[in-house]
This record gives sequence, structure tokens and C-alpha cells, in this order.
Amino acid sequence: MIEPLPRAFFDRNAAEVAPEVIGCLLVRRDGDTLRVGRIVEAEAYVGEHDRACHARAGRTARTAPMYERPGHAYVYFIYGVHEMLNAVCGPGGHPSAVLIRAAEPIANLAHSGTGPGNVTKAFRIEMRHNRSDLCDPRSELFIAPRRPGDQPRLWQGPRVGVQYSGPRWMKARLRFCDRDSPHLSRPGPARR
DNA sequence: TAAGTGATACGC
DNA sequence: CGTATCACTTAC
Repeated sequence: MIEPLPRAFFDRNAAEVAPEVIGCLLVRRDGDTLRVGRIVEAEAYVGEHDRACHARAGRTARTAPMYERPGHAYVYFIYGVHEMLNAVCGPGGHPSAVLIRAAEPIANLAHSGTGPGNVTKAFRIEMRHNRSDLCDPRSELFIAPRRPGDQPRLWQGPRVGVQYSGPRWMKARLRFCDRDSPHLSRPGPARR
């Protein structure tokens, strides 16, 4: 039986959660199919002061889930093409979130899980999963702890696709990867 | 390197 | 209202 992480795991700033979510399992109940992947890349978006975070616009119809309970999904649609999956963090109602950018296939992925748009495609995650409770074992979507003995070597660097956010936030090392994974969305750590 | 795609936030 | 922009992907 595979169980979700407790809500307390998410009830802190995304910058603390993001490194710890690497190696954890993304689980999607899709009818009779259980889709499972190991998270290998994630980014933290840390609040209204973070000029790359959607919450920089304050609470709006789109960003409302970030202001609600930690441990829920924040799913949004971008470029007219892709859904993106985030785990809402905290603490409390502080709007921070972790973007899930890549997952290694473990079971029943429909496609590659490399890249945030491909994660949602592989797990068949859609806008209807916005606000899903990631801590409920009956949920269609949840996040489970690392498997026993799985202690990924981490690499951290600047986030992808946030050039507009100014020098400070563009350079902030809020992207976390399993440095040994071959499924990263783009060259992170120098491989050797 | 560039197009595609549509919701969003913001200016008028 | 109009429209510039976007936490991307894929194919040249």
C-alpha cells in the first residue's frame, strides 16, 4: 500500500520542500491504472516577493490555490498547450509552491516524464486536478515518500524560463535535481 | 532558432 | 474592451 506524505511536509516554504521532494513518488490513480514516477527535478516559487512566482500578482482567480491549504495541487495552463503541476506549500497561507519538472517512469506512464509539460501529459494530469488534495490516499493524485534506501545526490541551480524576473530571481538557485538522473529536462549538473 | 496555442493580467 | 506575455515543446 502506497501512502501520501503528511500535510506537514508541505506546510513550510517551497524552498525547503523542493529539495526534499526529489526522489519522492508521484502517484496518479487513473481509473484502474496506477501511474507512478520518481520525481527527479523540481523548482521552488517562494512568495509574492519572488518576481518569478505567479503570486507576484497577488491573489487572483488563477493563483487562489496557492493561498489555500498546503498539500494541494496548483495546476495551470500555459502557452495554450501545457498543463503544469505544482504542489502548494506554505507556511500557513503564504503563497509558495513547488513545480514538478521531471519524473522517472516507474509504472504505467503514458509518455516520457521529462519536462513539466511532459509530466502532466505522462500522468494524464489536467486542469480538473487543480486543488486536488495531494495528502489524501483516496485522491487521484498524491505524492508518496522516497522508497527505503533512496537518498538522491542533489544538484541545485537557477530556475528555467524566468529571464523576465530580474537578476536576483533569475539567478536564485531554486531548481533542484537528482544529479544522477538521466531524465532531467535540460542539462543541469555537468555529467562526469 | 521559431512557431504554435489560449488563458491571464493589465492598460485603456 | 484590446493585447503583450507566458514557470513549454517540438521540429527545422
